[in-house]
Amino acid sequence: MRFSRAYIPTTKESPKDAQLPSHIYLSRAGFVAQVASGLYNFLPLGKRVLRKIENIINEEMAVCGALEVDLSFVTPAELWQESGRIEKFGKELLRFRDRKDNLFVLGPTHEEMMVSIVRNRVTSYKQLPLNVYQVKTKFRDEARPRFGLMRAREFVMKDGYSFHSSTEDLDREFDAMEAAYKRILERLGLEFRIVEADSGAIGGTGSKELMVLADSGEDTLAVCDTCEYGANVEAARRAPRTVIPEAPQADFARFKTPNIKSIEDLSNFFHVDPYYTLKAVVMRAVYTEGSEPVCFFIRGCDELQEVKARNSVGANDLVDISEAELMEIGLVPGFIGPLDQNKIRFVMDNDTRDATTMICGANEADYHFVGVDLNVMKDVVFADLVTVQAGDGCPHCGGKMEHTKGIEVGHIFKLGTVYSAPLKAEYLDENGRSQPFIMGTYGMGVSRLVAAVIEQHHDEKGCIWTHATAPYLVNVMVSNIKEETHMAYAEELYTTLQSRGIEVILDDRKERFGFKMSDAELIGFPFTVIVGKELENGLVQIMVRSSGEMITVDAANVLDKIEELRR
RNA sequence: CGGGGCGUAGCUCAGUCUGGUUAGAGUACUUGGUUUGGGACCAAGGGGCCGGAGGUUCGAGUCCUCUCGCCCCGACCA
Repeated sequence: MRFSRAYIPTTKESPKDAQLPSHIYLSRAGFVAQVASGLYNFLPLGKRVLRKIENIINEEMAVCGALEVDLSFVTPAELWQESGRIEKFGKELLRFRDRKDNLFVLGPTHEEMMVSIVRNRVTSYKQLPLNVYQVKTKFRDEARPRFGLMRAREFVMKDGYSFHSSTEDLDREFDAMEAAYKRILERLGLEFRIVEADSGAIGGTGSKELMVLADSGEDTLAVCDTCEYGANVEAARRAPRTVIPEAPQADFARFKTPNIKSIEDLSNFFHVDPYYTLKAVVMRAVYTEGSEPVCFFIRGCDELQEVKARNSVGANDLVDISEAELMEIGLVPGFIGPLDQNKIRFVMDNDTRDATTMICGANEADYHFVGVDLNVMKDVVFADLVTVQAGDGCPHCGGKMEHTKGIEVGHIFKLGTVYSAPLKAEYLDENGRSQPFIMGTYGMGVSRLVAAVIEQHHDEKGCIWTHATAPYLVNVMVSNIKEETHMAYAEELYTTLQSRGIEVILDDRKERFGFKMSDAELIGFPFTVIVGKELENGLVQIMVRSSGEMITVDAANVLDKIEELRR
């Protein structure tokens, strides 16, 4: 491609709406342009990157024997009513009616459609397993789209679905998909972690997220500094404590603690490590029908993890509760404890099991109990409720956990029969009995990956594309196109590179050196060959975008050098 | 959906508080000239329903009401 004939509208200034590096540079460098909130046009460069990622996905899916399909973007609402997700998705499902007044939705994901193309067609265990996928536009009418391509309403996603006749076979496929996804991200040149995730309301037995590591990531991850273990902080586990603070000496007693409400005050008041205090967090648990206040007890040194807390009571949501509501129930904020009270449903964190010499609220203003042995309580519900913190022990290897930020670019799930059962997607097993498909689902955010590459690879000058994602690997830049020998050399190099199958753009624009260099850096081609005044000495330079290095090479050896650098 | 902010040239913004000829700058664009290794310089141009509707006023980019759009924080995000 000749730059003079390309459409690459770069700008010196960033759009005022852009905040994230990926949004700023992808806009400034002319890869994408915003249309409306959460809607983007992909310009020629952006489209090239998108297709490159798509191609790599297709290649790796082919290796796994997954079959590509293309399902209708507009889907009949009946399918969604059948699965019950039309209510669940709520306003995120964009609905509309056709001329005959039939209700349709724009597909936000395609479980229903995919099940519908398989059911009644795949009818025997002999036809299983089956793995079908598509790379397709999705639409979710997000309440608040943001961060450019990272959370757009319309986006491109690879969504795959596998169908099995046994959980063992699902496990095999799940592992194969995990390996394939890993290869895809490696080929894209991204630094990532595969982490355990919360399965959420959708259930299922296994769920892993693929996280591209970047400071701007929306998800917080707890990862081990030694082994491979990592998890979304919503689902992260930790090893039992090995370092236990010295226990306070106290017999059981009711102790006056005037206006001592916070864990910090309590810890200071008694000169006791917060480990030996009991923190009470009361929230209103909202269920499909009705709601109730629930109290979660955790050690004072820990933090409540809301997703875990929500799962522990099977609630759809947890919302804050006011002090007034607490008083109504008969609880005194700041002095809530688990002993001698049946005013509220409560759940205790696993780490409080068998806890002794604890300090907890006495359910009376200005009083706490000290020297509490929690074993005195009967029929207590325990669950994992706490947030894994930096420095906690890894549950697998004893390494230290640390926090990092990640961009979720993939999510793989063992669905089981969550969809196949209600949608009556069944096959006949060896015994001639009807069974629902055992399913897995594998998603990957293709347009989000475009942004993720830049979030992880940019500097103050612009984009730094990895070799596999670059719109063109090499930019041949002619410093001054009026120099005929320079142009002639560049033209020849351009042709040669093309014939070698290297994607190349020739910057033949009638612009000055500095202008073109800035563009090259902003757009982020991995290599820019600078054809300029050094050519008189038989030399050209190669600017390596990732390092900023300027390599002077013999004009006759550019090809070899490029081949060497790209490896 | 709650809270906050912003809509003026393709883009980034001034002007709005305190109403008053023909609405500005930078950049981008067109033409000519000079330049040519880090976003050049000179000159001449084109480009605006001041987001939209209604109102107040002799007069509205500016004040009032309504509305639409976009961004940020939060809620939300199978």
